[in-house]
Amino acid sequence: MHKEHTLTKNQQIIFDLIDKSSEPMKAYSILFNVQKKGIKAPLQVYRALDKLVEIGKIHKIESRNAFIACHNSSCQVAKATAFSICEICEKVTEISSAGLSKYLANFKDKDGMKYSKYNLEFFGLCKKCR
Amino acid sequence: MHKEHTLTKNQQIIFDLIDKSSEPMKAYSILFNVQKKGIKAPLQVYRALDKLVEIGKIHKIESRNAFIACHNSSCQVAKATAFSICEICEKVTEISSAGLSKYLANFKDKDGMKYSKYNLEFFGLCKKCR
DNA sequence: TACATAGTGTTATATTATAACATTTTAAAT
DNA sequence: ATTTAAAATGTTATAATATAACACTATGTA
Ligand SMILES: [Zn+2]
Ligand SMILES: [Zn+2]
Ligand SMILES: [Zn+2]
Ligand SMILES: [Zn+2]
Repeated sequence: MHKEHTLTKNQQIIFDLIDKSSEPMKAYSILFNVQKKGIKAPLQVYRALDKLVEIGKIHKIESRNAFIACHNSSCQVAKATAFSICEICEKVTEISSAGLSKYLANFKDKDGMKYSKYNLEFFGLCKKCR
Repeated sequence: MHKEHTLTKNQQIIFDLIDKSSEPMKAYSILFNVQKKGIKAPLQVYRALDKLVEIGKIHKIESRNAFIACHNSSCQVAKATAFSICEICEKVTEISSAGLSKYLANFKDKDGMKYSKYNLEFFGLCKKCR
């Protein structure tokens, strides 16, 4: 469950844009889209993105340098994320699987070490592209 | 098991450097280190990196934009990778766990879709940093 | 030899992200 | 209400990461 945060103006503008988007958005594409709302510089975008990631409202797709809104209420605030990525159309979907998150949260490496924070990206072809 | 490839001169120089390194290396750090061997431009580095990733000799740590040599002989040529990353000292270790790779290779999403290719990055504190 | 494929060298440029600093807003705490 | 600390903003400049385009060379193979 997401802790409720009151977003600031810039954060809200940028979150709304990402949330409405059907696909992950890149920082400079976000910048282009919010310039008419007065956000003019990359740093303004990156600062809002950093905060939104920190509080779990969005996630960064590391292999794509892009950002997607979280629609997974069981997401532990940006700490444990999993996505499927279509290698043809680049559609990205957040995976919400209790089994998967439980398996990964309980996974121990050779030294018996557990990791509560992880990011998993699966690659394949989506339904349409198969 | 890695298919054997004969590396070209640039590929070999860059692989040797990454392989000797105790930590993931970034592209421009690689460039700096191989300039005395005649590799002068970013593109020469990126082309070698692309190929080395493709054939599974190295992996890219996506969250760090850095490259590490593969020391996991069961790695299916760059397709299925898992790492632990220390958030303090940035030590990165490739995870070699039959159980984990089996679980992930067999994971099915809501649509019953399987993904043979994935990248997983665990974050936490290494032994030293705890 | 002819041909296709992969690799190289080079210059220029695109894309992604942060440093530094001054100022303003916000939300407590007194 | 005033003080104060933390967070956010605005701005300019720059750093770091990655690719486009083009001419050329090496390699394998039919
Ligand atoms: Zn989420
Ligand atoms: Zn697709
Ligand atoms: Zn490997
Ligand atoms: Zn460490």
